[in-house]
Amino acid sequence: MYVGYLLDKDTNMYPSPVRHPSLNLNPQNYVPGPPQYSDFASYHHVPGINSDPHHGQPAAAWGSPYTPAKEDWHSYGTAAASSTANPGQFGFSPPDFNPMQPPGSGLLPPPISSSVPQLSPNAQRRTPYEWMRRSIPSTSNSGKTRTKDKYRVVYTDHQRLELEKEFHYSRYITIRRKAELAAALGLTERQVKIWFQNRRAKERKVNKKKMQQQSQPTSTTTPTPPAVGTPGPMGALCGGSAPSLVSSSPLTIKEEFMP
DNA sequence: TTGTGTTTTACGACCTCC
DNA sequence: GGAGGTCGTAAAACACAA
Repeated sequence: MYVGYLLDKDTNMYPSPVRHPSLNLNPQNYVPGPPQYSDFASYHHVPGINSDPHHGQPAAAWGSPYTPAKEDWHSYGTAAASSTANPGQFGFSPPDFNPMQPPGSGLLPPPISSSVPQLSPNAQRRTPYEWMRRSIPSTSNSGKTRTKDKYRVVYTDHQRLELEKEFHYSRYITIRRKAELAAALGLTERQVKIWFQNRRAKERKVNKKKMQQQSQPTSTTTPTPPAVGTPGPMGALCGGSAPSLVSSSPLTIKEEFMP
Protein backbone atom coordinates (compact mmCIF):
# COMPACT_ATOMS: atom_id res chain seq x y z
CA MET A 1 0.00 0.00 0.00
CA TYR A 2 1.56 3.16 -1.01
CA VAL A 3 -0.15 5.39 1.38
CA GLY A 4 1.03 3.18 4.10
CA TYR A 5 4.27 4.87 4.47
CA LEU A 6 2.51 8.11 4.88
CA LEU A 7 0.62 7.03 7.87
CA ASP A 8 3.40 4.81 8.77
CA LYS A 9 5.95 7.46 8.84
CA ASP A 10 4.87 8.61 12.16
CA THR A 11 2.75 6.55 14.37
CA ASN A 12 2.13 9.66 16.29
CA MET A 13 0.82 11.36 13.32
CA TYR A 14 -2.61 10.10 14.14
CA PRO A 15 -2.64 9.74 17.84
CA SER A 16 -6.31 9.80 17.47
CA PRO A 17 -8.43 9.17 14.47
CA VAL A 18 -9.03 12.70 13.68
CA ARG A 19 -8.10 14.85 10.87
CA HIS A 20 -4.99 16.72 11.28
CA PRO A 21 -5.77 19.88 13.10
CA SER A 22 -3.84 21.73 10.58
CA LEU A 23 -6.19 20.71 7.89
CA ASN A 24 -8.19 23.63 8.82
CA LEU A 25 -11.26 22.58 7.04
CA ASN A 26 -14.66 23.25 8.25
CA PRO A 27 -16.22 20.27 9.86
CA GLN A 28 -19.42 21.51 8.51
CA ASN A 29 -22.13 19.02 8.50
CA TYR A 30 -20.24 16.10 9.75
CA VAL A 31 -22.59 13.42 10.55
CA PRO A 32 -21.93 10.27 12.36
CA GLY A 33 -21.22 7.36 10.21
CA PRO A 34 -24.11 5.40 8.95
CA PRO A 35 -25.88 3.21 11.43
CA GLN A 36 -24.18 0.12 10.28
CA TYR A 37 -20.99 1.58 11.48
CA SER A 38 -22.06 1.86 14.98
CA ASP A 39 -18.55 1.57 16.15
CA PHE A 40 -17.50 4.38 14.09
CA ALA A 41 -20.48 6.38 15.04
CA SER A 42 -19.35 6.00 18.53
CA TYR A 43 -16.20 7.64 17.64
CA HIS A 44 -16.62 11.19 18.58
CA HIS A 45 -14.27 13.92 19.09
CA VAL A 46 -13.59 14.58 22.62
CA PRO A 47 -13.40 18.23 23.22
CA GLY A 48 -9.98 19.05 24.29
CA ILE A 49 -8.50 15.84 23.03
CA ASN A 50 -6.77 18.00 20.60
CA SER A 51 -6.93 21.50 19.53
CA ASP A 52 -8.86 20.79 16.46
CA PRO A 53 -11.86 23.01 16.57
CA HIS A 54 -12.97 20.95 13.75
CA HIS A 55 -13.47 17.93 15.88
CA GLY A 56 -13.55 19.30 19.27
CA GLN A 57 -16.61 21.35 18.94
CA PRO A 58 -20.10 20.85 17.83
CA ALA A 59 -20.33 21.51 14.20
CA ALA A 60 -22.88 24.12 14.76
CA ALA A 61 -20.51 26.10 16.85
CA TRP A 62 -17.79 26.16 14.33
CA GLY A 63 -17.09 29.32 12.63
CA SER A 64 -16.32 28.36 9.16
CA PRO A 65 -12.87 29.10 8.00
CA TYR A 66 -14.37 28.47 4.66
CA THR A 67 -16.60 31.36 4.73
CA PRO A 68 -15.68 32.03 1.20
CA ALA A 69 -18.60 30.95 -0.78
CA LYS A 70 -18.21 27.97 -2.95
CA GLU A 71 -18.13 30.26 -5.91
CA ASP A 72 -14.87 31.53 -4.64
CA TRP A 73 -13.24 28.20 -4.71
CA HIS A 74 -12.88 28.13 -8.40
CA SER A 75 -9.96 30.37 -8.02
CA TYR A 76 -8.11 27.55 -6.40
CA GLY A 77 -9.08 25.29 -9.16
CA THR A 78 -7.77 27.56 -11.76
CA ALA A 79 -4.52 27.73 -9.95
CA ALA A 80 -4.40 24.03 -10.06
CA ALA A 81 -5.17 24.05 -13.67
CA SER A 82 -2.36 26.36 -14.33
CA SER A 83 0.03 24.11 -12.52
CA THR A 84 -1.19 21.29 -14.62
CA ALA A 85 -0.57 23.29 -17.61
CA ASN A 86 3.06 23.43 -16.74
CA PRO A 87 4.09 20.08 -15.53
CA GLY A 88 7.61 20.94 -16.25
CA GLN A 89 7.56 23.59 -13.68
CA PHE A 90 6.40 21.28 -11.06
CA GLY A 91 9.03 22.26 -8.63
CA PHE A 92 7.24 23.36 -5.58
CA SER A 93 8.61 22.19 -2.34
CA PRO A 94 6.61 20.74 0.49
CA PRO A 95 6.16 23.97 2.33
CA ASP A 96 4.52 25.52 -0.60
CA PHE A 97 3.16 22.30 -1.81
CA ASN A 98 -0.32 23.19 -2.74
CA PRO A 99 -0.40 25.51 -5.62
CA MET A 100 -4.09 25.80 -5.20
CA GLN A 101 -3.72 27.16 -1.80
CA PRO A 102 -3.99 30.84 -1.59
CA PRO A 103 -1.27 32.27 0.52
CA GLY A 104 -2.33 32.38 4.06
CA SER A 105 -5.49 30.58 3.35
CA GLY A 106 -4.69 28.16 6.04
CA LEU A 107 -6.34 25.38 4.21
CA LEU A 108 -3.32 23.25 4.19
CA PRO A 109 -0.99 24.73 6.64
CA PRO A 110 2.63 23.88 6.94
CA PRO A 111 2.35 21.15 9.50
CA ILE A 112 0.96 18.85 6.93
CA SER A 113 3.02 19.95 4.09
CA SER A 114 6.13 19.94 6.10
CA SER A 115 5.44 16.42 7.04
CA VAL A 116 5.41 15.29 3.52
CA PRO A 117 9.06 14.86 3.12
CA GLN A 118 9.33 12.98 6.33
CA LEU A 119 8.67 9.69 4.82
CA SER A 120 8.47 6.51 6.70
CA PRO A 121 11.16 3.93 6.89
CA ASN A 122 9.31 2.23 4.16
CA ALA A 123 9.98 5.16 2.06
CA GLN A 124 13.65 4.77 2.37
CA ARG A 125 13.68 3.37 -1.05
CA ARG A 126 11.78 6.30 -2.21
CA THR A 127 13.34 9.63 -2.28
CA PRO A 128 11.77 11.89 0.24
CA TYR A 129 10.83 14.08 -2.60
CA GLU A 130 9.53 11.42 -4.81
CA TRP A 131 6.14 12.95 -4.70
CA MET A 132 7.60 15.84 -6.54
CA ARG A 133 8.19 13.65 -9.49
CA ARG A 134 4.70 12.45 -9.62
CA SER A 135 2.23 13.56 -12.09
CA ILE A 136 0.31 16.55 -11.10
CA PRO A 137 -3.12 15.80 -9.91
CA SER A 138 -5.51 16.27 -12.65
CA THR A 139 -7.81 19.02 -11.95
CA SER A 140 -11.11 19.25 -13.55
CA ASN A 141 -12.04 16.98 -16.32
CA SER A 142 -9.14 16.53 -18.58
CA GLY A 143 -11.21 14.66 -21.05
CA LYS A 144 -9.04 11.63 -20.65
CA THR A 145 -10.51 8.30 -21.31
CA ARG A 146 -9.28 4.87 -20.64
CA THR A 147 -8.06 4.56 -24.13
CA LYS A 148 -6.69 7.99 -24.50
CA ASP A 149 -3.42 9.22 -23.18
CA LYS A 150 -2.92 8.77 -19.56
CA TYR A 151 -6.27 8.20 -18.12
CA ARG A 152 -5.14 7.88 -14.60
CA VAL A 153 -3.24 10.33 -12.50
CA VAL A 154 -1.36 9.52 -9.39
CA TYR A 155 -2.34 11.56 -6.45
CA THR A 156 0.39 13.18 -4.50
CA ASP A 157 1.29 11.86 -1.12
CA HIS A 158 -0.17 14.95 0.36
CA GLN A 159 -3.46 14.48 -1.35
CA ARG A 160 -3.66 10.89 -0.30
CA LEU A 161 -2.65 11.73 3.19
CA GLU A 162 -5.42 14.25 3.52
CA LEU A 163 -7.92 11.91 1.96
CA GLU A 164 -6.85 9.16 4.30
CA LYS A 165 -7.24 11.41 7.24
CA GLU A 166 -10.65 12.37 6.13
CA PHE A 167 -11.46 8.76 5.62
CA HIS A 168 -10.30 7.93 9.09
CA TYR A 169 -12.58 10.54 10.38
CA SER A 170 -15.50 9.40 8.36
CA ARG A 171 -15.70 6.83 5.67
CA TYR A 172 -18.61 8.61 4.11
CA ILE A 173 -17.89 12.12 3.12
CA THR A 174 -20.56 14.72 3.10
CA ILE A 175 -21.31 16.82 0.12
CA ARG A 176 -20.00 19.93 1.66
CA ARG A 177 -16.95 18.30 3.02
CA LYS A 178 -16.29 16.79 -0.33
CA ALA A 179 -16.40 20.18 -1.94
CA GLU A 180 -14.05 21.57 0.63
CA LEU A 181 -11.62 18.79 0.36
CA ALA A 182 -11.70 18.89 -3.38
CA ALA A 183 -10.97 22.56 -3.35
CA ALA A 184 -8.26 22.21 -0.78
CA LEU A 185 -6.53 19.40 -2.56
CA GLY A 186 -7.03 20.58 -6.06
CA LEU A 187 -9.13 17.62 -7.00
CA THR A 188 -12.56 17.51 -8.42
CA GLU A 189 -15.45 16.51 -6.23
CA ARG A 190 -15.88 13.55 -8.45
CA GLN A 191 -12.35 12.46 -7.77
CA VAL A 192 -12.88 12.78 -4.06
CA LYS A 193 -16.09 10.84 -4.28
CA ILE A 194 -14.50 8.09 -6.29
CA TRP A 195 -11.51 8.02 -4.01
CA PHE A 196 -13.80 7.40 -1.08
CA GLN A 197 -15.64 4.73 -2.97
CA ASN A 198 -12.42 3.03 -3.84
CA ARG A 199 -11.15 3.43 -0.35
CA ARG A 200 -14.21 1.78 1.09
CA ALA A 201 -13.87 -1.00 -1.42
CA LYS A 202 -10.32 -1.43 -0.38
CA GLU A 203 -11.28 -1.63 3.21
CA ARG A 204 -13.95 -4.18 2.53
CA LYS A 205 -11.43 -6.17 0.66
CA VAL A 206 -8.97 -6.00 3.50
CA ASN A 207 -11.60 -6.92 6.03
CA LYS A 208 -12.68 -9.80 3.89
CA LYS A 209 -9.16 -11.02 3.68
CA LYS A 210 -8.75 -10.77 7.39
CA MET A 211 -11.94 -12.69 7.89
CA GLN A 212 -10.76 -15.42 5.64
CA GLN A 213 -7.44 -15.59 7.36
CA GLN A 214 -9.16 -15.86 10.67
CA SER A 215 -11.36 -18.69 9.56
CA GLN A 216 -8.66 -20.51 7.71
CA PRO A 217 -5.99 -21.08 10.29
CA THR A 218 -6.34 -24.04 12.61
CA SER A 219 -7.38 -21.67 15.21
CA THR A 220 -9.00 -23.15 18.26
CA THR A 221 -10.61 -19.92 19.11
CA THR A 222 -13.72 -19.06 17.32
CA PRO A 223 -13.06 -16.06 15.27
CA THR A 224 -15.49 -13.35 15.97
CA PRO A 225 -16.42 -11.94 12.66
CA PRO A 226 -17.05 -8.30 12.64
CA ALA A 227 -20.58 -7.52 13.37
CA VAL A 228 -22.78 -7.19 10.43
CA GLY A 229 -22.27 -3.89 8.94
CA THR A 230 -18.87 -4.69 10.06
CA PRO A 231 -17.27 -2.47 12.38
CA GLY A 232 -17.34 -0.57 9.47
CA PRO A 233 -14.32 0.38 7.89
CA MET A 234 -13.74 2.46 10.83
CA GLY A 235 -14.87 -0.28 13.02
CA ALA A 236 -12.20 -2.40 11.63
CA LEU A 237 -9.83 0.29 12.44
CA CYS A 238 -11.18 1.35 15.68
CA GLY A 239 -13.97 0.24 17.73
CA GLY A 240 -14.77 -1.28 21.03
CA SER A 241 -15.04 -4.99 20.71
CA ALA A 242 -14.32 -4.24 17.21
CA PRO A 243 -10.80 -3.43 16.49
CA SER A 244 -9.80 0.03 17.29
CA LEU A 245 -8.16 2.35 14.96
CA VAL A 246 -5.71 3.36 17.51
CA SER A 247 -4.96 0.47 19.67
CA SER A 248 -7.54 -2.23 19.81
CA SER A 249 -7.24 -3.14 16.23
CA PRO A 250 -5.48 -6.30 15.41
CA LEU A 251 -3.65 -4.10 13.11
CA THR A 252 -2.16 -0.85 13.95
CA ILE A 253 -2.62 2.01 11.60
CA LYS A 254 0.79 1.26 10.42
CA GLU A 255 -0.03 -2.32 9.73
CA GLU A 256 -3.36 -1.52 8.33
CA PHE A 257 -1.76 0.47 5.65
CA MET A 258 1.22 -1.64 5.16
CA PRO A 259 1.47 -3.36 1.79
C1' DT B 1 16.50 -5.02 -16.86
C1' DT B 2 12.54 -7.48 -16.94
C1' DG B 3 8.71 -10.17 -15.56
C1' DT B 4 5.16 -10.46 -12.32
C1' DG B 5 2.10 -9.36 -8.68
C1' DT B 6 -0.14 -5.58 -6.13
C1' DT B 7 -2.07 -1.07 -5.51
C1' DT B 8 -4.18 2.94 -7.13
C1' DT B 9 -7.33 5.82 -10.19
C1' DA B 10 -11.32 5.75 -12.95
C1' DC B 11 -15.27 4.09 -15.08
C1' DG B 12 -19.72 1.58 -16.16
C1' DA B 13 -23.56 -1.19 -14.64
C1' DC B 14 -26.86 -1.67 -11.43
C1' DC B 15 -29.36 -0.54 -7.09
C1' DT B 16 -31.47 2.41 -3.50
C1' DC B 17 -33.13 6.58 -1.67
C1' DC B 18 -35.14 11.12 -1.77
C1' DG C 1 -34.60 11.57 -12.45
C1' DG C 2 -30.45 12.56 -10.08
C1' DA C 3 -27.04 11.59 -6.64
C1' DG C 4 -24.46 8.46 -4.48
C1' DG C 5 -23.88 3.64 -2.95
C1' DT C 6 -21.58 -1.15 -4.18
C1' DC C 7 -19.42 -4.29 -7.34
C1' DG C 8 -16.52 -5.57 -10.99
C1' DT C 9 -13.03 -4.34 -13.95
C1' DA C 10 -9.38 -1.79 -16.90
C1' DA C 11 -5.09 0.04 -16.95
C1' DA C 12 -1.35 2.97 -15.09
C1' DA C 13 1.86 3.18 -11.38
C1' DC C 14 4.52 0.86 -8.40
C1' DA C 15 7.32 -2.81 -5.69
C1' DC C 16 10.22 -6.45 -5.87
C1' DA C 17 12.27 -10.88 -6.95
C1' DA C 18 14.97 -13.17 -10.41
